[in-house]
Amino acid sequence: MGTMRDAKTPDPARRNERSREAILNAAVELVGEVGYARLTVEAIAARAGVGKQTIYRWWSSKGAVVLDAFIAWSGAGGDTSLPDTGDIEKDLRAVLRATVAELREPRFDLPSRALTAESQMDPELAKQFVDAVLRPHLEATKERLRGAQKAGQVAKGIDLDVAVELLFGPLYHRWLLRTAPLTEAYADTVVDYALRALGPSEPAGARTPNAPGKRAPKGARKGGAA
Amino acid sequence: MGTMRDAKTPDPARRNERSREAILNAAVELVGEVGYARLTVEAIAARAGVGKQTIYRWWSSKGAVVLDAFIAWSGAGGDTSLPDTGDIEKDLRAVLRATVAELREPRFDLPSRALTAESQMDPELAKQFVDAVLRPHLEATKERLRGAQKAGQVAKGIDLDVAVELLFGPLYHRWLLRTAPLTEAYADTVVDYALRALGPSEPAGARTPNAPGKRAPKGARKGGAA
Amino acid sequence: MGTMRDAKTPDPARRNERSREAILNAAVELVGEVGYARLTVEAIAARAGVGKQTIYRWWSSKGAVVLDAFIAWSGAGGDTSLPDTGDIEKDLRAVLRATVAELREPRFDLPSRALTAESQMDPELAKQFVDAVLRPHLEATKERLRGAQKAGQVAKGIDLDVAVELLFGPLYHRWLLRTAPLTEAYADTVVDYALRALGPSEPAGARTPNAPGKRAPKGARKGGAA
Amino acid sequence: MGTMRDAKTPDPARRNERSREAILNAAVELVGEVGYARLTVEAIAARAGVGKQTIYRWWSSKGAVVLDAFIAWSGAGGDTSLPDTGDIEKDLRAVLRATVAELREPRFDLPSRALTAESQMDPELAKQFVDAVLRPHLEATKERLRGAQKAGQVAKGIDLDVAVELLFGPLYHRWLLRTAPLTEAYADTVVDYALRALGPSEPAGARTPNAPGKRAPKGARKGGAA
DNA sequence: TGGTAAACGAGACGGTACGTCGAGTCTTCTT
DNA sequence: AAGAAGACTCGACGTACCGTCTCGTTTACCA
Repeated sequence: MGTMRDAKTPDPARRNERSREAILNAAVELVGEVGYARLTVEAIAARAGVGKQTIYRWWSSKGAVVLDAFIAWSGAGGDTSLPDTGDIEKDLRAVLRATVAELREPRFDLPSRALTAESQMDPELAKQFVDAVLRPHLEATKERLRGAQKAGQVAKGIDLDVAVELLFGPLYHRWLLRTAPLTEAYADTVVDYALRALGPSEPAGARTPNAPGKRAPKGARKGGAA
Repeated sequence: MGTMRDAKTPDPARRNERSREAILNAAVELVGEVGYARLTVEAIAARAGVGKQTIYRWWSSKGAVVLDAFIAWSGAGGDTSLPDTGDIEKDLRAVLRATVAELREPRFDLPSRALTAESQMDPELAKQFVDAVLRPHLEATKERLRGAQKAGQVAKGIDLDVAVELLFGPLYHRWLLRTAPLTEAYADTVVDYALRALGPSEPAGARTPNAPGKRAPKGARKGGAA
Repeated sequence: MGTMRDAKTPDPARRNERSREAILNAAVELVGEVGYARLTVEAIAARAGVGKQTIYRWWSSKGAVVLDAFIAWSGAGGDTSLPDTGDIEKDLRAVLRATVAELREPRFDLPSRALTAESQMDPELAKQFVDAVLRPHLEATKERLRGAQKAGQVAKGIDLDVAVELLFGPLYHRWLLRTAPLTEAYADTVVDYALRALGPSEPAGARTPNAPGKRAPKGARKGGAA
Repeated sequence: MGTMRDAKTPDPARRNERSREAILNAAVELVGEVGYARLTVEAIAARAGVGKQTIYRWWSSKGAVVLDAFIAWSGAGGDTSLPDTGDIEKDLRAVLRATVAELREPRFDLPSRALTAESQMDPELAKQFVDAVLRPHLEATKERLRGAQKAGQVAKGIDLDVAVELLFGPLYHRWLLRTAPLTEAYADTVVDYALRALGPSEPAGARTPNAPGKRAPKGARKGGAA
């Protein structure tokens, strides 16, 4: 009766913060050392100097620990909003370049791949992963695009969810499948192409592909899609 | 010296074709029944009426078996070239719609996800998976785009690798991350947006988004990005 | 330094007594059912309702389990000392007859043979087997012989270790090699012959072999060495 | 009908003698190198440059191969009869000392132990082993004892089978159980004690144990039963 | 401020699957 | 027809981790 909790649910108030941190640190370290597949709960517990039960008490699976560890380590939850310089192309380039930079960083790349992979087999983890890690970035980009739409830099009828996917989809595809290297120039090219699709109609002659101009800087043209 | 093989390598000529087929069939069935994560080599062997060693003799891992099974089952190796009706939009819609249809088919969806996931942890498997399953489709699309480029339907300077990613990247992103449902209308929208990016410049007034016309049929407009 | 144990050694205090007993019982049962050669650790674990690891944690081999099971079952560790009626021949007959009786009992015979055989291949097991099972009996017999020596029933200079072997060696030989059946009469004969070797010198005419008397009762004379 | 052999029985006439020898040699070598327990049919076949089937065609088990190999190697089948110098003690000492020497020779000790052990689990092998290897020696000894009996060196009523066991049993016991080292002095002691049991009665005073004389030489007295 | 209940470290437990080994059988090709 | 070679099915091996379950031992609240 009353506020009696389920007997099995642990009391977060009594949780040992020290253990929590040790577990998360151990998880991050071990993913880096042996990869996700060879990572074991037992090894995390041993490295953290913690009983296995303490892990199972607070997390439901190896994936959940790694997700938390990744979130804690990557400082997720901070401000994900894009800069708004008034120039949508410039701002998108900044965000796609930053994304490429992250994906090239092993500390980021490895757990991200692992979590993406694990998400294919664990819908609950997938939801948490997308909501905690990816959605904020996608939403921030969408928000910036909405601003551009109001400013007339993006056509009115555009579906902004698809617009976001037009930007991140190609990166994601190339990253996961390793079909070609991820470079900043590639990020620029994707922004360039995407904005052609999203932008409003233009005066005749203004949209000649490859015409010199800020939309198609040399770097993007040349090495863009190596 | 000469053609001497490693003493440990089994001789493919003496391979039992019956066992090979039974293993592949068992693998396909079991992935469908219990999913990839709960799939075990032991279960495959049991179902196939085969010794475990026979699996380990010819495949290096569970993933390798599933890949082979998937290739055999999906009839990969067939003709992957796109139709060429002369209308690039129509042809791309056909291929993206077909892709969406496949991804919605559990028999295709499940092993594809599993192999994509497993590829993140096994570079060798990744290579084989991409080369055997994905590359042919991407290359075929690229080839069709090259034709369109010659026909003036796609701008001259476009990087066709990026173009292909502009088409498949969004689908792939949505499929793997399950951020929104994959529909035919979505496929149409992606084709529509992508072609705006890839197409040659047009006379003023001709490129108003959402203007009625084959590029933006009602279906695509409405449900495109649910 | 000090009492620190090897990190890998399990803590006997935390051992599950129930599991230990179940394993030992299963081992005894199974040796009886399928014999030692066809006995498997897996079967013991299954029969005992126990994980294989629990067996490997506490025993080093199949042989070690069977030895423990045999010791537990045969109630080894009890009092092995011989009766001392003052008549050495009577006492030795009792013990050799009892030995023959045991060796004819399948529950005793089978594991004994198995452990003897296994001991030939595993010196550590051999040591434990001899110390735990055989030595007590040999020592007890030796002790009784020492008493007889003091009482003048056994000659002074006799090496009692050899004396013991003179008694048990023939039984053991016949038992292991199955060259002839093991009978009580045989046991009596062996005692008779051995005591002739061990006894003090006697008055002339007193030691005619086959002379009627307690040393050579009819039974022993006739079927003794069939 | 008629003389048609069972289809499965191979024709000894067509047997490849070269292979037979190679197998036997390989078996002897390998028992010496890795011991019987770790000896495998596969290894024998590989070492002999022979197909496994060729082994299974002609022998029923690993033990059977080793038995044949041992017989061939030890030159069994030769003359096993004892010398007859007229002095039974001298002759028995020679044979027991020779036995001790053999048992101390690893080439003899290892396969003998293995075959004895294996015999506990394989009655068919046991029979062959005893008949081919042991029986001849035991019979030869028995024969010599029969001679001694006729010569009055052994009492009339003695059961010669038991007599033989009185001689070899102690050696066998000590050898298999490794309760004490096997030495020549020990062999002498056993002969000494056994002959006291077997010999005819003697004039009073003649049989004082430890009395100086050929029956109890210093060596035997001292180290006999270390 | 001492009692008590929770979380904790440790690690044994019943299990499942691993990847390997060898047994004995079954081709297939060679001598 | 027997043999060399070796792939096959089968069963067990001993190991690694899983997730659960005791064990004492802190630790933090509250009586």
